[in-house]
Amino acid sequence: MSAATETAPLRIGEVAKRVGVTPRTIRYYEEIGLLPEGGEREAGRHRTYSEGDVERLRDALRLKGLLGLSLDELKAIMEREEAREALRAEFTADETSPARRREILEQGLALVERQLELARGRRDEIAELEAELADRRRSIRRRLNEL
Amino acid sequence: MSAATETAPLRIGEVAKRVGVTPRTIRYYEEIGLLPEGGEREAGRHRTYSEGDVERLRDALRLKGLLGLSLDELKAIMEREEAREALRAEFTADETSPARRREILEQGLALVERQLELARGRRDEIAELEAELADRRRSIRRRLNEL
DNA sequence: TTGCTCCTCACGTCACGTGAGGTGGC
DNA sequence: TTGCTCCTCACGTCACGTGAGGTGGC
Repeated sequence: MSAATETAPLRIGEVAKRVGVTPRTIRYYEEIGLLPEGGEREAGRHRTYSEGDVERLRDALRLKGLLGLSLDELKAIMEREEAREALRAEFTADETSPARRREILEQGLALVERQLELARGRRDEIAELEAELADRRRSIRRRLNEL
Repeated sequence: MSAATETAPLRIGEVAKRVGVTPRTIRYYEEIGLLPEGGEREAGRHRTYSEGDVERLRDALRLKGLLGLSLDELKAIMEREEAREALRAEFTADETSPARRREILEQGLALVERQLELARGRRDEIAELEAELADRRRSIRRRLNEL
């Protein structure tokens, strides 16, 4: 991605291992447009990935797994993240006005807040499940003590 | 189930609506043995369910959704829950010895504790995700203030 | 009797898994 | 050159969705 963090390119198997899926999953995500095609790759040639790609994929898989998102929902979030990434370049450009900078930051803020809402909702549901399970446990323990 | 809580039997569409799935899902669960077949039903006849069935299904779907279980994993848990249900009958029988009662309760305790472990693990993961999102939010807010 | 819901196939879909047969790079 | 990983089809599977055509019960 950025020239400063340039590292050796990774192959699909290594990426898959690092994020905990199979190569097939990564190819499928590319197929449905969830992951970019990496641009210039002649037919039959190996796909290559950066460390940044690994991190983005890991984050995406975590959102999917923890929040129970479909690939379509995940795709929507990823697209907004990518748009935000593009805006970062504009943000750092010298000629960008403070008003525009504020706008960019506020869009990023809205994105993060939507994700936070989803995470909180999920955590609340799990906390409720946990409370009910804890109740069951207490009830069983009480009956054990009464024996 | 128990004669004391006997209520009007429900049809599959009503059950589906109450637990938030389609009738097809319920039929599929029956097909793969996740739900009991209800016993005596002549070919082409309507399936019927009790309020207890609804509650058990709702609990199962919640475990599946919140903990991210496959139907195979869910089936394993359901089977243990059913076994526990059977033991409840033995538990309340007068001739059951205290030692046996203790055994039954301890099995129930183990089951609940396994589920609690799963729930806690999930909640920890979500809490971590939330913390990272909160960090991102704080960073964006700081930059907004610096404008 | 009229609607509405139910029934059983059975094919479609989503998100991959799993080979089959072949090519690429340390 | 030898392995190992990669490639592209392409069919299989899991967990249902979605009709098609027909029967059941308030």
